[in-house]
Amino acid sequence: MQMLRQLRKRAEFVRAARGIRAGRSAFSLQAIASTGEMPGIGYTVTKKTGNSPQRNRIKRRLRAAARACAAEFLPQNDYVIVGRREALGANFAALVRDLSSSIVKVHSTRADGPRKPK
RNA sequence: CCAGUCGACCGGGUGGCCGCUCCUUUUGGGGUAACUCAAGGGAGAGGAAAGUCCGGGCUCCAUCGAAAUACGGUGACGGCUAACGGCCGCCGGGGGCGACCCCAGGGAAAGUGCCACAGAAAGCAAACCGCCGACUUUCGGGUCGGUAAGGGUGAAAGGGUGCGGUAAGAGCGCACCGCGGACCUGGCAACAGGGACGGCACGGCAAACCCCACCGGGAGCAAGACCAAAUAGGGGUGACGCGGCGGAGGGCAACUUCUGCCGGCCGGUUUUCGAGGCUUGUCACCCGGGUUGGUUGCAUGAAGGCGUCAGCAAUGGCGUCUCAAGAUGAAUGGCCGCCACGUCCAUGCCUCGGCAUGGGCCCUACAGAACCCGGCUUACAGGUCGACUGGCGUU
Repeated sequence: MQMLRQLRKRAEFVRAARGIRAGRSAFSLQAIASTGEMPGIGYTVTKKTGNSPQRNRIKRRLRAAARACAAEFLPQNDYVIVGRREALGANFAALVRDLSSSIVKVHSTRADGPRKPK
C-alpha cells in the first residue's frame, strides 16, 4: 500500500489553496505539485461547519475515505480536502467513490490546462 | 396505586475487519552509540472535557516590605477549606396542606439625592372636598378661626380597632394590637422569649451617591527554560577617564595626588517611605535577543478507591490499595452485523390507553481533554436507585 504523508505546516496549506480544485457535495479537493516523494494530504474543516465534535467526525470520515483510496494519490503532489457538513450524513461508499473520481478530475484538468512549472 | 419533594448515579452494550497517538527490562533486524524499523503486549475524553464567572498551585515582571489614595469585589451568625463570591449548620424574612423551596440578608437618628403618574399635599408638615364655631349676608354665599374622624388620589398620606371625650375633632384619655425599649432569661453568636417604662415621634429607595467592615500587585503554559539553523542595529565584566561637594597631603599660587559622599535612571496601576539594582565615553575580554523547527514545562497530585474513627454536617485524622489520556492542521477512530433503548408508520387485540407483530428512522441527548487542581453557572434524549411528603385503597 502507498504511504501517505500528513501535511502539518500552515505554509503547505496556503500553497495547496492555489492549486486545482474539484468540488463534491461532501467535500472539495485541492491538489498541487510538490517535491515530496510521498503524496501529502491534509484536511480542513472550518468553524462555520459545526461545533467541535461534528468537525472532528467529518475529519475522521474523510481520513478513512482517503485511506481507502490511498493508492490513487500520485507521488510528488500535495492534496487538501476541505470538509463540508454533508460529510456527516453521507453514505461511506459514495464518499469513497466521490473522492476517487475527484482525484481523476484534478489530474485531467492539469493535463490539458496551462500550468506553470513546479 | 396516584401526585410530588430532595439526594446519589448511569449516560449505550457486544462481536468482526481496517487504522491513529503514547508507553514497553517482551522478541527479532540495523547501528560503535544515541537511536531506528517490524511483530507482540499495555493504556487512550466528560459529567459537564463547555462558558471562562470566581478561588488557588506554577511561571515571568531583578528582589518585594509598609502606608495612603483611587478602583474592583464581598456583606446576618458560627464552622469547614490551601483559598473562594464555594460548601455545611444555624438564625431572620417570604412561599407551600406538607416533604421542602427561594432571598443582593450590613448601615436610612453621618450626609446628599430621588419618590414617576395621579393628588391640595411625597417628607415638613400642610389642608382640595369636608366637619365645627364666630361674624356677616343681596339668603346663593362670603370672611376669620378650630380640626383631620369621613371623601377622593396613590405603591406609599404621619400608627390600627373599640370605648370615652368634644362645638367638631385629635394618643386628648383608657383597653388590646403594633412601635421603641432600660433590664432579665436562654444561646459561642446571629437571635429568641419575657418586659418596667415611653406615649406615637422615627415613610420608602443603599440594585442612586455614600458610610462601615473585610479582601485584592500585574500578566499568563502562545507563561517560562533549553537546543539547532541562519544572522546583528543588544548586553555583561574589568581598566582608564568625566560633573559637584567634603577631608587629608604637596605647592606662594594656578594646580595636582589620595580618599569618601552626592547628583541621574529603574523600582508590581498611582503617590510616599524603605531595602535594593543600574549608569556617559574609549579599550580589552565574554555572552546572547527577534524568526523557524525541535526538546522541556507535561501529569504523583490540596490525587483517587475501600475501611475505620471524630463530627448533626461540610470536613478532617489514621490504615491500606491504585497510578489513571497526553495530542499540537491537534490522536482516542472508520465501516459492517447482533442486542437493548427511543421514536414514527401499518395491521390485529382491547378495559381507549396500552399490548403484540412487521417495517422505517436516529444507530442517539448535550457535547471533544490542550498546564493542573477546588468551585460556580449553563446545556442535556433516556434511564436506575434511595430517603421523604400528601392523597386513595387493602389487611
